[in-house]
Amino acid sequence: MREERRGELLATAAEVFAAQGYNATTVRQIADAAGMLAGSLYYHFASKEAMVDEILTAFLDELWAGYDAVLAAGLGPRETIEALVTESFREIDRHHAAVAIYQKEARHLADRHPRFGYLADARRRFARAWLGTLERGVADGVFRTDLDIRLTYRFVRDTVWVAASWYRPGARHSPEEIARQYLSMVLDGIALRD
Amino acid sequence: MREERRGELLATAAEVFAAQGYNATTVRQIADAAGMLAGSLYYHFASKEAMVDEILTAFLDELWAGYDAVLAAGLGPRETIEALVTESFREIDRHHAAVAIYQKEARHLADRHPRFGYLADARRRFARAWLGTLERGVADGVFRTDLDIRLTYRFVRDTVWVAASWYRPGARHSPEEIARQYLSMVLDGIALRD
Amino acid sequence: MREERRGELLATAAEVFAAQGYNATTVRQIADAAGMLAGSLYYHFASKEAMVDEILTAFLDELWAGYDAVLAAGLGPRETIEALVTESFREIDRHHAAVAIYQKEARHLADRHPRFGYLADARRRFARAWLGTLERGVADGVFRTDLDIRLTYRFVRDTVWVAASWYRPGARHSPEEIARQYLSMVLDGIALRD
Amino acid sequence: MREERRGELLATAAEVFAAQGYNATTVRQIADAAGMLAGSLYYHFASKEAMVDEILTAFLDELWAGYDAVLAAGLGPRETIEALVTESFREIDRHHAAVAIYQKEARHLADRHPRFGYLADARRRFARAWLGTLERGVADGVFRTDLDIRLTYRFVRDTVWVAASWYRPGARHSPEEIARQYLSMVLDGIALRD
DNA sequence: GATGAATGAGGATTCATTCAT
DNA sequence: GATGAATGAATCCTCATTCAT
Repeated sequence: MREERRGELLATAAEVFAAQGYNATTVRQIADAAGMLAGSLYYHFASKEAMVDEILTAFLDELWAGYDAVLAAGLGPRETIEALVTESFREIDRHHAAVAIYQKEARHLADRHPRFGYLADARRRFARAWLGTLERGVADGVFRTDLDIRLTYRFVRDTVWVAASWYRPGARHSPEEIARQYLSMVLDGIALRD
Repeated sequence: MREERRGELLATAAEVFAAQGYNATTVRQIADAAGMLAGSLYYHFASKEAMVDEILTAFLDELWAGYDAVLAAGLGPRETIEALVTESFREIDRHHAAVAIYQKEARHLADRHPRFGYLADARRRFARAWLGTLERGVADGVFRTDLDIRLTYRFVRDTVWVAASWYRPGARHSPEEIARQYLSMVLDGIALRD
Repeated sequence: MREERRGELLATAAEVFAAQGYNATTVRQIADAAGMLAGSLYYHFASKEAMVDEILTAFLDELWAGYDAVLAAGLGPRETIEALVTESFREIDRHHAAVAIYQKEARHLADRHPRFGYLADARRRFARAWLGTLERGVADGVFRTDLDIRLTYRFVRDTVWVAASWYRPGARHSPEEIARQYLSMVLDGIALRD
Repeated sequence: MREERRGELLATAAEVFAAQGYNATTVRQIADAAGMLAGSLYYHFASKEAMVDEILTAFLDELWAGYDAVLAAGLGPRETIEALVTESFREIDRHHAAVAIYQKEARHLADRHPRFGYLADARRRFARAWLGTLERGVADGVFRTDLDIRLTYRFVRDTVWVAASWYRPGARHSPEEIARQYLSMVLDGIALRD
């Protein structure tokens, strides 16, 4: 069916984009990886840009579905952070190529074409979700009060998402296990308590 | 003097590379930013590749000078980590463009041309410095023993370097202050102790 | 019936060719206008070229049938010109798309492929019909003698055919009425004064 | 000098566009005719579109300079028509390629890109200049009253401009001589008989 | 008769690089 | 040291055409 083929092609394209970077990837490389000629891709997609667009949109849609479920669950701040981190690692597991692309190219794409305006929106929505939870946690006395909250936000956010650059699905640890260890480090630190 | 001009041009180039990505930056954009024509750059540099090369080499040379001094100082594991992190934020402050380029392009460049083999070396040398210290700390009972050490390494490493993507010199916090807060989070976590 | 479908498709194609130009028209645009997919057209026609070919051939065949009848009628030069002009406007009315295509593309197509040699033939045959009649009129003292006859020929010819570029069937004036007015302008100019 | 080279290249491009049509002309053909490689043209011009744009703009600017001088001269309707026609043939003589391009491509270009909006403007301005003069002539009793004035307008306009499709500079007749004969044909047709 | 998917030959455009002046 | 002009390879994309189903 049409949709299946598109999906396969997008998965292939995402892999190549993630490995080489969007700009450095040629349409021909994608086509080679898909076993067709470069021109043939244009039967399925309007442009190279349309391909990343679809890849990123699909990923963000799924991500927000997960995040929204967490945020709507009425958990405490610490539990919310735990759930968001776990959900994030699950997304990295399922969409690792899309996540890597998002990490490397989002800024560049966003200020290159209005079509990618939703990437800037996503950035803002992220900030609201994480920052809001952190602030709530500080107010509730669950998180430390002596830290710059924006620094903390960036620390937590980047720490999680950067993992997409080295994580490969099927690796030693499951996403849940990685999430558990990351959370342990972020929440309690790596220094041994006395 | 000849050397000064080169230095200015490299600083300009680094800024543009960092802002737009190496591939997406055209030689003409660099020339524009430097107030000359594209062809004129070739009086100073052999190629676009030679420019990134010099930028990254200069940065890494300085970085290793700092790291080596720390590693040779005979500090304990925790103090070594603290010193490496502080040194890293100082480099981000002084060479933020070069650091950003290194973060975004190192893998890609290393794959692409043997000339950039030293980037892969640097990666390995990093791993040795950080991982070694962490292992020493675990052995000494300074760091937790219940964590996957490679995960911890990546966590600490990424946590620091990713900052280059948003850090701008002259910002609210000094590099030392940022280092202090990061270390506090990494070592002790963000959760409030009871 | 097979022939009817072909005819409809050709009419559609002619409309699109006339509106956008032969080169600028894609097979897909024709197919869209006909409510089918691009590939499906190839069941009916061998190629895009074959389509224009058939469109132009059909038009020219009909045109020559009309012209030949006029030329065989043994009219005087003035009456022959009147009849040719009237016949021409009738063709513009019935085949306005084909006429527009002929006007815009004939030279280009004739240069490009021997298959369109008949377009150059048509040009020569036109010249013979009109020029011959004009020369006869000059000799008979019906038309002015002080004009360059080739210039006159082009004037009359262009004057008529260029109308295809703006004429739309079903407009205010019937083709006969337009012919009458055009003839009035043209003839009272080139006709010898008393 | 820079401007001279551009001018030469534009003249070359205009010739090729006129001969083959804008769409059917490849950038390589222009480059071949100019004795350079296709890519080299882009040092001088931003795009193929920019080339036609400049060609048409230069032509129209000159044309309107001539027309405006005529229209401002305060001549009677008949003399105005004579002057406009003569001016037009002079433009055809000097810019025959640009005129041919304008004739064949104006409509197509105008509704393809807003950049060519000035072509539609030109069309309207033409209509005002010619139609206005004709109406004045009808009112003054200089031109016939029994003709559809819009038909007359198209007749005069097309009759003149279509000449660009066959006129080659340096031909048997000077532009002034052609204008004289055309006017003789046209005027003695539409002028009121005594 | 028609569809969906692909082919493959261009075509416009970009850009690092060269080099005479 | 810098400029202007050009090169040529690579890139994205278009489109007529084919063909199995």
